[in-house]
Amino acid sequence: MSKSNGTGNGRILVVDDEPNIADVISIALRYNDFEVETAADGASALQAVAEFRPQLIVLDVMLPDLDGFEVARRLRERAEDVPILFLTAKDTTEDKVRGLTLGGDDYVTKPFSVEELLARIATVLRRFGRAGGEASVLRFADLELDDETREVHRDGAAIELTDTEYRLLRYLMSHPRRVLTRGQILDHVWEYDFAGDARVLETYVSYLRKKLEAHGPRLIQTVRGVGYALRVPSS
Amino acid sequence: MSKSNGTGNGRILVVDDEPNIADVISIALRYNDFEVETAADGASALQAVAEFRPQLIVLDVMLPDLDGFEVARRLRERAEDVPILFLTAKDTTEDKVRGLTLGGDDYVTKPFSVEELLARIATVLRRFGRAGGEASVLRFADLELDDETREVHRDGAAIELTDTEYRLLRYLMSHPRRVLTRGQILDHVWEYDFAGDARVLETYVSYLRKKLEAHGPRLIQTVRGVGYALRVPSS
DNA sequence: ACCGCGGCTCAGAATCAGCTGAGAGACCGT
DNA sequence: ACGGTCTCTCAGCTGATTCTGAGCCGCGGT
Repeated sequence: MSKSNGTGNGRILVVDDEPNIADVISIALRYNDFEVETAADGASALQAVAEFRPQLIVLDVMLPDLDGFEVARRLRERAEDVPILFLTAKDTTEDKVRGLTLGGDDYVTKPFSVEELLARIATVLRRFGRAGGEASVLRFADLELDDETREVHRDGAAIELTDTEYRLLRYLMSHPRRVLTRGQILDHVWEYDFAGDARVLETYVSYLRKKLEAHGPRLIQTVRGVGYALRVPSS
Repeated sequence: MSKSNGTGNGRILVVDDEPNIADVISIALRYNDFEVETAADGASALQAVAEFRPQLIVLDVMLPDLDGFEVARRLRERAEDVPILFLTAKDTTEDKVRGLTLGGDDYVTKPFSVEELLARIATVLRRFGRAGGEASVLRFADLELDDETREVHRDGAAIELTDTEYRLLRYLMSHPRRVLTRGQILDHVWEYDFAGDARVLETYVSYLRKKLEAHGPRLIQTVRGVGYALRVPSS
């Protein structure tokens, strides 16, 4: 999941005309062992698909030349069946977005959180049986989190989580035992433009603990002055 | 980590306009076998990156010309993906700094302790798989300290340490057998502007000993009139 | 063996980080 | 529009951590 040795997890093309966003995404993806290329408009996206042959495209629907849907249409015309994860503004009309999920494609609304993006990418890749589509279940101790069904179990018992709780737990579970700083957690679990009070994190840790500890000992350990870590209590 | 044999550990560019700070950092880094260059403002930093090709940049966000974030932005624009460790004042609003940990970049707030800085540098380099990114585990006798999980074990047993205890032990373990003077220890483990009673050190040595000696013989030896050393008791 | 300095340890004060409950406001589906 | 759910803010509380101080101990030199 994190060892970087050349070839990596798969090739992903990121298409967005806002450099900041394209950066955030490529950095996060590279860090997760994908090979990444970027394009800033529809025309170069089409060209990059031909040359780079990505296994997935992250495609902003809002581009300076062609819009994302048009890019997708032209790809399909050429019988390119590479899956697409669309990035849409929150106010994109529903009917434009609907239909995307029919083809196995999917979409994420801006602003998104990195965890959400990664989870969606994994889902799409899995659906298409491509490289990078690893097993959908994360496990730690007696905890189990299934990305496909979004179900969480502890010690056999189902646990209902809200969206944010789920993303937080998923991030922790994808880095078991490692101490994650508040900054890292906020960056990955909250939307990339979140600028509020960093103390939300504590609130959500508290929520998660309450739900998880109904079925066993504390697994989310606080590391004072640093952050949190998933650990089986040593004593 | 400390043997000096010419080539060194990697190249680091230190950018800070306060000469004292830049000095403290460069000296510490050189002592740890890094090749170091310094720059005092954003413009010369950008130039130094091009010429010196550092593997990491320690970058104060408060610079006389461009601020650190701007320097970073321009580097990314040029597709320079050298990792950056930002130095920020304590009152820098969190949200300006966040987003950094996405790219594997990180930040340390002033005033920091040298040990903390070194630990962060090691983490970032490890994350980028560059030279200097050694294993995250320090070992001495039956002691084991893992920087990534922040776990300390002696003879298999987990040991809970507070922040200061951890930094102190880490410093001792990164210079095994060597006698470290009180001055050196205070300079490395406490924040560089620490002005309190130097006897805190004794208190913390005492705390550490108590925790470590629950699982084996004394490893932190007193060298009267000088300081302390990590040694396996000869007798 | 004794003395004095340096070091050790303990107890307590002050500070600080993190936990949690309550509640406002946004958002969703009906 | 309504009720429920979710997210985020706020503030008081609690317990941990850091540092100080004082008294005791013991090493090492004479």
